[in-house]
Amino acid sequence: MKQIINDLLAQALRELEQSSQIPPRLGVDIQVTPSKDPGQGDFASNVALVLAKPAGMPPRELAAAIVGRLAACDSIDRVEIAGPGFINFFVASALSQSVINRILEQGDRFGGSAQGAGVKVQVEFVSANPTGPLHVGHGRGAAYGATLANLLAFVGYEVQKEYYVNDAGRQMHILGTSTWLRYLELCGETIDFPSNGYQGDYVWDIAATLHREQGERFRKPAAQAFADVCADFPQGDKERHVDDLIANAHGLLGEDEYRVVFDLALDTLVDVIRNDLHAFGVDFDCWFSERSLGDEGLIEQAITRLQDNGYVYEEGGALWFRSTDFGDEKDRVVRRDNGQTTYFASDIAYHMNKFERGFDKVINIWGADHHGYIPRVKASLSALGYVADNLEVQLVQFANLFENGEKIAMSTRSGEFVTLRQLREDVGLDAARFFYVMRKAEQHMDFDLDLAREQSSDNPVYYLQYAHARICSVRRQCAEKGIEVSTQTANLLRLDNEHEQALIKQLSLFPERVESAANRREPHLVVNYLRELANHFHSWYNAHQFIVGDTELRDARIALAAAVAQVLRNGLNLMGVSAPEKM
RNA sequence: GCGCUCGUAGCUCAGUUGGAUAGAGUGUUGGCCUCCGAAGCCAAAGGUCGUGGGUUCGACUCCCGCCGAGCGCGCCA
Repeated sequence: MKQIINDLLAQALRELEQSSQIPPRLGVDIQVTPSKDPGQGDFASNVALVLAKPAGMPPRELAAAIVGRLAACDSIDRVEIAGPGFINFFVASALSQSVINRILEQGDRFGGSAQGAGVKVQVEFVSANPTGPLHVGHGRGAAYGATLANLLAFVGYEVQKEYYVNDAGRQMHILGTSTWLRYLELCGETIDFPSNGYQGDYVWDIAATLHREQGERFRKPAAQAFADVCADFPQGDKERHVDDLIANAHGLLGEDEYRVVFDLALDTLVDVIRNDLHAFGVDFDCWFSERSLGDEGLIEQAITRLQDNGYVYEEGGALWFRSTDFGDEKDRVVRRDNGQTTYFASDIAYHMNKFERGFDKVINIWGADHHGYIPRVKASLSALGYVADNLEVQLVQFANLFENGEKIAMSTRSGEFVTLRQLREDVGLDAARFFYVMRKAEQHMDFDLDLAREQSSDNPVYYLQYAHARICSVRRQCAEKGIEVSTQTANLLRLDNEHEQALIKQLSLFPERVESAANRREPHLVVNYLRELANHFHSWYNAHQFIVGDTELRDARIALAAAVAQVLRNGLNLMGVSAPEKM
């Protein structure tokens, strides 16, 4: 429809140019937008305002000239000039009502498109360190990423969802050593647990599994484990304290034995995370191991490639990547003077690998605290010869958690946090998923746990679900009363009151709103849309009876309601929220 | 100090990329079930869009300064 109006306007402008009423080649994008006020028609264009100055005519006069040249069209009932010079278009009702049949025919495909056909996109999200269960802070990225992936798939992209498992770093060694120390305690050793170790109960669970399955195979005297270890906080340095403990664990157990403990902790937590996410309605296509990058020589390969391209130099015994050549604020170390490659080097290799796997577009969803990291990763891609813009980083702001009116800090280390699982069990999957994607991802968000728990019935998700349930209820009523409903005999032209007009228009907007949400990576636009749709529906429901004696009208209204239900389902489905038939 | 993300109704947030009288939810105050589900509807009240300039037919939106909030600036991951 937009396109039709656009063409009409373009044609009128060409005619004006030819008759020299306006100067040639003003070359402006014609904008056609849906109107918000029904009094302003269905669509409006501001061409006359934009062209007024270059054409040297007052906007309203120009608008009149354009309207005078508009070709007749069955789709348009009438055209009006309003305000400072807007041109408002009123769409013929027969045409707008045809959307109902289109929705009922297309079913769960309505709103989708083939915009992204043939384009491979990877969405990487969550990727939390497997050092503990996911907490509510991870929920936002999980819900956002999953919804974005659904949206992209819906508009035709070939989407792969990936979780990057940080299984190689120091944090993991702290976890492995924490597990081993708890295990020693279970063996009967007396231990002063490091303040910087992982103190959550889940570490006890893993240690217990180890003890149950392996007996005392890994037992060493506590005195040896703590031999020559730097003092812990507050007397000493808590960071060195754990590092020394890690070194002792390695030395006492030997590499192979240490690995058994380490891998048990790792595998257990990855399983926990995978299960938590699955229960949250989020499933990944690929779990990519950081450790595999080194094992398969990809890190060395990436560094060599940077070297070959001339972006690497040595200084102070370390190897540096000249990221400042690509706008980064300083150069970055890729190999330390002790010979170890940095986390950044792994990330370079990881991103290189993503593009080697053939993705046209790579979307990373990161917590806002990682924003400073973007320039160097993009720099590395440019240096490797890729198009840096094909990597897109979407930042998700933290949710501030409030409980009892106070902001609560969460720490995986101390074990003090609310898990994603607890949240879901408290408020339910639908409310939790909806809550997270309700707001724009870059917006700082306050998450009131008490409100979420105790007044979860206030969650706006129920407003949408209720609309759906009401429609299903009407259909049940018809069945109980033995009323046959047929969309074939419906006369959609009877849907002529203002509520119905508004509702039909809202339905017709769904595909473009979905596309816009996908292209802008803003799932909350779908939420806003669905709320508007539900609002129009509830107003209509309160103002009119559906089950009336006039079969032509009854069938038309029920067809419209069925179309609303279909769009609600399609929208909720994108967010991983159910559309119940009863509540 | 530099950089990123922000600042809109009492509270939580939208605002279709520069358009018409800045909108929802929640809270407050009224009204609506003899009727398909009141988890709903209708109405009222509530605003210097942080602030001061600039750009233009037109600014919540774009540019600059200032104030305030969160985050980031390591041979950590």
